Amino acid sequence: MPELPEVETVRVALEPVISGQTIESVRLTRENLRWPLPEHLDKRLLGQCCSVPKRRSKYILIDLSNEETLLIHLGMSGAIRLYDQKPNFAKHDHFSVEFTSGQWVVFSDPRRFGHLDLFASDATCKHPLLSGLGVEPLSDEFTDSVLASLMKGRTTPIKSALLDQRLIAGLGNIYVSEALFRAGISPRRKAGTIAGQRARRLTEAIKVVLREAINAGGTSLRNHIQPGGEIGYFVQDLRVYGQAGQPCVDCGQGIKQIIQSGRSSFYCSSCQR
DNA sequence: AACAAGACCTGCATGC
DNA sequence: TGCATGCAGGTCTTGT
Repeated sequence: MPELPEVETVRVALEPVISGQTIESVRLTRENLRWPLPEHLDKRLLGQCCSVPKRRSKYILIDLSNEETLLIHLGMSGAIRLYDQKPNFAKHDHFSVEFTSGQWVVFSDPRRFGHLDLFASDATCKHPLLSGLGVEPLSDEFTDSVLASLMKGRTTPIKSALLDQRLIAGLGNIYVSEALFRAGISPRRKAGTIAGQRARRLTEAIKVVLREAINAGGTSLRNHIQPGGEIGYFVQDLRVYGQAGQPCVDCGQGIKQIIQSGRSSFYCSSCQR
């Protein structure tokens, strides 16, 4: 499911529910998701007070009162749902937390590509899943000159480079296609040719697409719903993703679908060069 | 070093 | 209706 806007939507929804709240009970129905879960995860969370949830790339980070940090990654199919009382649990509700307020936070993930981890808070920046991540695309550090220098010399297609989390952290398959369309850049273009005006257009397009998607509550295709049950309305604003064969909104020519690095890319070969 | 492919999983749409 | 196939929002690991 989730790229940066969907994860940010989840973080925002969690904030009022868990910030300053104490964990009353934990329901854990598996010992592993993508990888084995931390030992005694459930017991270690009991009685902990949660701080304001943070986001790094597609990871949600929650600092706890015992100086440990809970990391949540939603993988492809993960979702978080909120309830005002104990819910009826479904098949893939692997991890649920009850707060002393009576509210429940439920993590479900049919494909189990997601992950949970718990580690000392002061080791967060050294965590193997976090330490190699690239620049946050919505931060002030992400500028056109930074983008150009990240791409310089790379022969891989720009589509593949934008998906590389070591370069820019948080983009996924939907928003890469959407940003490249808005920037008028072909997903097949060599990454190393992104500089100057193209870098300016692409940097701006990435920021605009991500911000618009966050404001719309993300994109709902299959699994993603906002934690309160609402869908993400950015699905209505997709201009190329999933639109193969449909007319381009700018020129009317059919949107093309190609496979790059094993993943679908959608683009208009007339508007994107 | 850089890049592509394979692997991990389940669910769903499609076609026979 | 049942079954096989292919595809899906991610990313670590392996192979070229």
